[in-house]
Amino acid sequence: MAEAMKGLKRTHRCTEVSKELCGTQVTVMGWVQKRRNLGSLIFVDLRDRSGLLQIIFDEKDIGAEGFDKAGTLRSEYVIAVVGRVEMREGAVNENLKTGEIEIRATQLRILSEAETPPFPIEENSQTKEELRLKYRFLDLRRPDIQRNLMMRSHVTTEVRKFLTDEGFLEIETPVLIKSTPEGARDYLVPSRVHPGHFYALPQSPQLFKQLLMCSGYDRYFQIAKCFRDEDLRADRQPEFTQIDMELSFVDVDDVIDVNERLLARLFKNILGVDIPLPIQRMTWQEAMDRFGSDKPDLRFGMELHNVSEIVKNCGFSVFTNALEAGGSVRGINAAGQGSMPRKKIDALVEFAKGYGAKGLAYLAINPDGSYKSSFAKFMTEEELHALVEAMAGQPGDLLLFAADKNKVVWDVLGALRIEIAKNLGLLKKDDYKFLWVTEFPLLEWDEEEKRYVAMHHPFTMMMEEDLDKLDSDPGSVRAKAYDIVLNGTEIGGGSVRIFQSDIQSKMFDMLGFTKEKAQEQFGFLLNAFKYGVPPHAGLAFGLDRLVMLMSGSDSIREVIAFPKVKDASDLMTDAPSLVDDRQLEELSLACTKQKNKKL
RNA sequence: GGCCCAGUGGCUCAGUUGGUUAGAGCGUCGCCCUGUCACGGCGAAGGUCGAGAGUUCGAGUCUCUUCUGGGUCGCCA
Repeated sequence: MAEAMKGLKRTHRCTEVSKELCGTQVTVMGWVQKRRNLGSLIFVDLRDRSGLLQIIFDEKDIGAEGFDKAGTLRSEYVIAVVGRVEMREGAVNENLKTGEIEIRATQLRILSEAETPPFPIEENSQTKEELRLKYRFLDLRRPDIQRNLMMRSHVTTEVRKFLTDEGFLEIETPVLIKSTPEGARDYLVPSRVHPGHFYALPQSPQLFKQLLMCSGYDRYFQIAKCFRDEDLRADRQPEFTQIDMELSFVDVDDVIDVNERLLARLFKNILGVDIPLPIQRMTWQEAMDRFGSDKPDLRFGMELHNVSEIVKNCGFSVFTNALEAGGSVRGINAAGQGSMPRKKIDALVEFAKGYGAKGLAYLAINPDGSYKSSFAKFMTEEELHALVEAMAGQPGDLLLFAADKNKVVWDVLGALRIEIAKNLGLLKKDDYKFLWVTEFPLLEWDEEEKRYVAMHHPFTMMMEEDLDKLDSDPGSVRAKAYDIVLNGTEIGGGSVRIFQSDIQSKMFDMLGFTKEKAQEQFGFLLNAFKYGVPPHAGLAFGLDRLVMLMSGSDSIREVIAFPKVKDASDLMTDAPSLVDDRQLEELSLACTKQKNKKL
């Protein structure tokens, strides 16, 4: 029977009780983690978000009635205990922060009974995620998730302190906004008052923060919920949180400076890790050439080598055909992996095919210096030697080559290098390697739509020195865009924005917007630009990804209280769900009711 | 939309070339136990093997379909 808390006030969280309090009376409240009943002595581990504390129930102290009550305690009961803090008579538990002490109970109240939970409430849960997410309210009791969410709170607190100190203002922007079909799919919200009209949920506060700059707010930030109706991944949820900011009268270096100091502060104050500043920078071109990725993992080497020149006249048609088609031949050296069994190499070939490669050429250098290769018979000894030399191949190494269009070669080798490093255990979670990737291409050719699309977004400023190439060679124009990368994960990105109306119009032009369409979709921004706009730039961090990496989690679901699963549904609430016909009617939506997905 | 992995008591798993009544550990329940902390001892309950169809004398095991969850490619301005 549940009892009231009346008259009792919690004096400490479990691990706030220390041996300095010995002899004093405390009142603690929490969940029963574990009960050990020895007959006429009962031990209970009491849990709250601070940790565990042992309670001892002895009839001498608590009386017969209280002792009987203690005998009914089960896991996850919520109890209040009044008792004396004592040093333990028995052995010290070195695994507990409170392992030297215990509470000798003089009063017990059962505030709530509990059914046996469907899975153990414990650290490093082995339970299937499906079940954990269905009972997320229980999963959230587990210490590792609690630590993650506490760290997340700590991060946002530090962010607010730091940015406030730096003169930023926290300003909220709307969640019901105008849909802009460029980019990711919008979540749409029907309007009751305007039949057939829809709001969109923001993919980011982009336009509003630019308008705030127009309005003179100078330095803005927001811990902003963002929504994208795209497929999920381990590091992607349909709703996620950005640390979003925008600054006026700044250029690339100013944004980078304040943000790397922010990162250094977060890692110092929260993890005790020193990040040497300034953080390394690399252009997009260099990142692609050296790592085959615009978010290189710098915790290990295995860089790409372009061997197109070496093999351009060789007899291996796979190589030469790729070059004639305008592509390249590049390789990575998996040092020391020359004895990799054929089966594993085949697995790597299959892996490469998943990234669009038609195949993967390999050359293993035997310890005696001889070669074992998938393409040796197509090349002369001299050609092979030259290739190995270009790859800095040593006896015992494994060389892997991809030949295709540049994009495919980069994708394949970039992914392969991570895969091999993963297999070799080269990726240490507490090794933090930051990198700024700069000078992204402004535009990207979209094969399907047969037009250029913005790589970042249509408000990104191009580098001044490339302005004249905008007409002649749009694909080569570099943007004043930058990403911050940590251990191969993009944790943030931003750009200097266009603030001149003529350049913005030109940009819309490039992207295939008619004047009317640009006006219809972004008229308010173009309009604002007419009335005096400061040069401005900004950046947004993915808070979930940042905390995921800081906490050593494998998925952002581990740092989000109530995440969604792969098909964007919520296993606990069963959202999304069907709604009443009446609701649909009110919204002027047709009732195309489908069979309930759960039936 | 494609590819890959997993699904067996509450939880985590084992289950041989298809072959009697599907096992284990933990948990749960009952009794005993004064220094436990992975408490211990004795005993007990608990299973449509994700679902459906097929092959077979016989299916947890083989085939097909499907559901659920995970990873990934496409997608994510």
